Amino acid sequence: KITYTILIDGLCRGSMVDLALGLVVQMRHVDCSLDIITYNILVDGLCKLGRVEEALELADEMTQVGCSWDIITYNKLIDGLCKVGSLHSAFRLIAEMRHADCAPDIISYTALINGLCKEGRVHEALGLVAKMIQDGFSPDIITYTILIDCVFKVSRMDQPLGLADKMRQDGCSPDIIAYSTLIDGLCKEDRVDLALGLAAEIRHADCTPDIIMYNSLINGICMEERLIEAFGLVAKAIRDGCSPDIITYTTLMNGFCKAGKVDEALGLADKMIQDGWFPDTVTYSTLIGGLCKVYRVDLALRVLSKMRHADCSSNIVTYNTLIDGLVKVGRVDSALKLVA
RNA sequence: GUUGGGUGACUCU
Repeated sequence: KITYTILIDGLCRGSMVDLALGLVVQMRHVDCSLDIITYNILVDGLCKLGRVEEALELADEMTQVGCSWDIITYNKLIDGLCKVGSLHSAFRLIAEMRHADCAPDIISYTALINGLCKEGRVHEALGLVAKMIQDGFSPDIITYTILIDCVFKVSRMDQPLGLADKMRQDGCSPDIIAYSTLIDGLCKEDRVDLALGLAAEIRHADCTPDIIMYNSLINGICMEERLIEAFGLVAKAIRDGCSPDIITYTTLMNGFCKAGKVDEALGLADKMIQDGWFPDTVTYSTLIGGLCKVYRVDLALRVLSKMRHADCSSNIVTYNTLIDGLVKVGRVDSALKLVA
């Protein structure tokens, strides 16, 4: 049973939930019943893919077979519901927990606080933090990071730096995620140099920089069109043991595109492929946008078909970008063809 | 053996 569970967990982590569900069928054939851990893993896997309805069905099945939900089941469903925007149902589950003798813990609260924050409902989020404290749970580094991220995204002021100080006073020393959140927020407020200063500080704070932190800095510096410095940061990241990833490449391409230097962006796309990366939907859309920006819509259309040949799916943004570009050069007919 | 936080593309801001 544990072997199956470990396999199922591995499949779920690799977003292969359907294969995992196949294993469940197999388990049933060999008369191996699912236990709560297996159920929780499957619920988690489904939620991660946004398939919350199916997760809820599975959770119902649990109840039917006499396997009652534990706090992990509840927390996972609460988080999953929040992530698809069903905060109402998530709050209902919290209420249900109290009746089911399974009191919400810091993870339950934090999942909801995150949900509220992601919808921009800062005041309600802060209210829930207060409630959580009343309930005996002090905000931890994760709670603080969520709030810092949220306050940056909503108000774009100095408040997040104050929150960071408060976090330290509370005995939470910032980790790499907290630092990156601050760094990203500062970059998006056009305070890249302050962000760079903070990044220099993390070595003294016992944190190991990662590629996400560098990607934020690279994006910030690209948005200021400091492209040479952006490459300096890539070199620095590599020296720090952080390998550039698909987001690093796309961020740099976007920097070139925004600066109207789409040929350099296309060159980077080639380099990226040479380095063994597959451009994804965002990468292709970035290039299409860059081409449209300089009115090279025919090449943009060719990138779209290239994307299809590479088995890379397009999405609404890809189309919006192209349609916008086509309309701007007066090719409304081609734009309409895309819609049809 | 299972649960909460940070990075890239369009439009608006």
